[in-house]
Amino acid sequence: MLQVNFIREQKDTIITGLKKRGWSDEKMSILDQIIQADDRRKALQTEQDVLLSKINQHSKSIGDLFKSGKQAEANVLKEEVATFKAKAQTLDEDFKSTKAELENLLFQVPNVPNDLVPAGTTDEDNEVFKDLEGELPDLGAEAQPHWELASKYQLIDFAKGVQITGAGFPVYMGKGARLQRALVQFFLNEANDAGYLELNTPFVVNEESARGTGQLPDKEGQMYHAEVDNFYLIPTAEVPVTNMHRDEILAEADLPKKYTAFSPCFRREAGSYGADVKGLNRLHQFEKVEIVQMVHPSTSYEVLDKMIGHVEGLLQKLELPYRILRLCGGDLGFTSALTYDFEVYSGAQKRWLEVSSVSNFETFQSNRLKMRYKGEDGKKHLVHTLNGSALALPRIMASLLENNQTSGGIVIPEVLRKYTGFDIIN
RNA sequence: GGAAGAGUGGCAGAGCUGGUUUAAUGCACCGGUCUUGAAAACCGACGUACCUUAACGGGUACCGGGGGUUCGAAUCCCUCCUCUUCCGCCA
Repeated sequence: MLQVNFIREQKDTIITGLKKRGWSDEKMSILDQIIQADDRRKALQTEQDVLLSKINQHSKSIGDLFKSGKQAEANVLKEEVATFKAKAQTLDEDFKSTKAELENLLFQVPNVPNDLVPAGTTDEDNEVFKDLEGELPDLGAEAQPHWELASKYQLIDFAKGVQITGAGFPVYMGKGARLQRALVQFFLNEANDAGYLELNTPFVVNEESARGTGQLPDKEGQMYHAEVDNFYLIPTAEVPVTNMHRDEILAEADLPKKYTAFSPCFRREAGSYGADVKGLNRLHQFEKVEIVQMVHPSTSYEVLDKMIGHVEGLLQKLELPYRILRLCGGDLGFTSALTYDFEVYSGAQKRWLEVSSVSNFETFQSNRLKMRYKGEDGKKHLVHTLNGSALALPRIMASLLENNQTSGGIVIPEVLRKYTGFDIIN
């Protein structure tokens, strides 16, 4: 959520940024609507405060008058207060509805893209920030896609998952399950070594947390909702981790906060179909190690680079073919100011699969979360938040299985062997 | 799930038979005096959000969340949440 004052002061900057997201001039009028709503809010509050102040003064006088036995005078004031109160009541209703209207408008405005974000409307317009080094792997005509390999070596049973729950909930087994566990261990250890504090959070959150990171209200239908308790299954560990410091004022010396967390992720993925959901390509439940940072605003882009370096290191160690994209305005997430996507090449499917998304949200999340720090100037400022997948498991699995298949079996990358306890799947 | 008790400012802790509470007091933190320096002592400042003001300042709200009673609520009532203790159930 953008700050109203920011909209007031930097409207031109915001308009330039939103144009990159494909916003029409017509749509920009929402910015003026916000300012107008905020003006009304201020006027109503001023009026309301004056009235409440009068009521407070009268109440004090009434108390004094009763003590000195001047009941008649007190009763006159009481009647006057009654009229004030009636007025205050209607003012309060106006005030509340204006505030709700303002918030509703603010929820509709996405984050302002960073200058580096290329213009564009679809994923076709994303900029290849770092291309694959070397040739695309050629696995030959015999190469099998991961779902065939998974079945051949009994690593994943999609049908059993359907029986137990439904499509998109696979059962991993044997070396498939162990490989997945090994990857989680590897990712967490790497994050720990990079200075991230490991957290093990709830996988179910309350409504306030879902709202805090922006899943609500815009992505309501994408989350599984446990209605009896009004809890949401997390779509990513970003939600519980980022909410760690909701409504807090941190000391400047406490920054940066660096967290890593493993979690299952639950996504309804309504509307997905076809090749996108084949095999492990898109699931309703998958596992992921996430990295999250809350940092001083002056350092956030430097930190973003470091996070990119961390994710890149993981892919290099796993010896997977990858490239890095810088998302264009049209493909950029609602809350993000700058996002880099990591894709690994799936040698048998002959397509790129997104395995990580690393973003700087600047103050967009922290404003809604009221996550601040006290600066050396003694004033409070919003922190910048960033997060990234490091990494999401299924597509890494898919890519590993496909790219590492040989006539003798699937070769486990060197770096994982101490975690798996085996070096080949055959 | 049942019963009882409790939730107050960074922490501790009064107030809780409704009206000098603009929330006492202590500790911590910050600034100052003193000191070669530190400690101690003393003095001062010391919550959050919003409105208003050129500024100084003024105002409103907030004592777990929400609602109610009243001229007036930290204080009374309702409700929800959390914690503690006991009982029940249980990995």
